[in-house]
Amino acid sequence: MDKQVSPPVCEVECVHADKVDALRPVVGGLNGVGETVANLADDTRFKVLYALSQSELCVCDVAAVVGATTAAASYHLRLLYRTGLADYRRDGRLVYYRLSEDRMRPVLEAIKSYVLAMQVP
Amino acid sequence: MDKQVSPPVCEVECVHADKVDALRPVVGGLNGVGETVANLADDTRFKVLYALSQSELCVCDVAAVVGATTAAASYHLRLLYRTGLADYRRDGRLVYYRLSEDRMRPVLEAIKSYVLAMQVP
DNA sequence: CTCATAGTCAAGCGTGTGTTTGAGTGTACG
DNA sequence: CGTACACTCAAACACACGCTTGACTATGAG
Repeated sequence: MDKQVSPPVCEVECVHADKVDALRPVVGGLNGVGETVANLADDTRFKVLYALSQSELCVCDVAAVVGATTAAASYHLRLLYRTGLADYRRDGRLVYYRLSEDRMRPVLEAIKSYVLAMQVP
Repeated sequence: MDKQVSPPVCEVECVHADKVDALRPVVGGLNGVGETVANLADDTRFKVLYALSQSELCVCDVAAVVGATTAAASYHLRLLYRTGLADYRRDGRLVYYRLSEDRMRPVLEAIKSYVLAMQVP
């Protein structure tokens, strides 16, 4: 996802050194944010995770909620599990997934609010 | 970004019809969320937009803040402009970009808080 | 005018990604 | 046992993305 390890950096603070110096440490603390956000940067996967944030669900239910095949749902659920955002438990033939990182909830809600707000005007 | 227009859907609400029926309309309102989130799903671009949310900046400053070439910064700024998240004005030789969608601020802050929170433990 | 600077654009490159398909695993039930 | 079901996995495909490079535009200075 992040292509360059050490990109060629413009060493000179070009025009507004004060603003640049103030922002650089703040922005520098955001390393890895792209990878985090990428976990949500797909219609199906965001819907899956949002559904999990509302209720524990088995794979088949997830597929039905988001409108995908079970294979596609399973793919996204496994990916969310590997990235630590979801957890699962087996109960008989069914596998139940749930949101494992509560700190993700405010992010999901903020994005949902934004998307819904943008649909009206 | 969204590959399938009408994926083969499991028409049967598999196991927990009540939960599925409750979630489906909510999740259905999230169409397009992937495209929105994808605008932030890259280290450089998120940093660029976050920097813009803090201050109006020229391209060169943005490049210095995020540690990229001006071409790369310009690429991301143009993309953010085309997707309606940033606006710009020309002042002599400099082009100043700024966040154009204030409703994006809570999203940026939520993501930033999440990333910073995840760095500690 | 000439030159330098700030920024943009387009082509090309590696590389990553979501979905389908079909095979395979694990569990329950008769 | 065998069948049915829920789920997972791996390969393949088609596509999209971020960055670089080098050429180009636009503005300002000498």
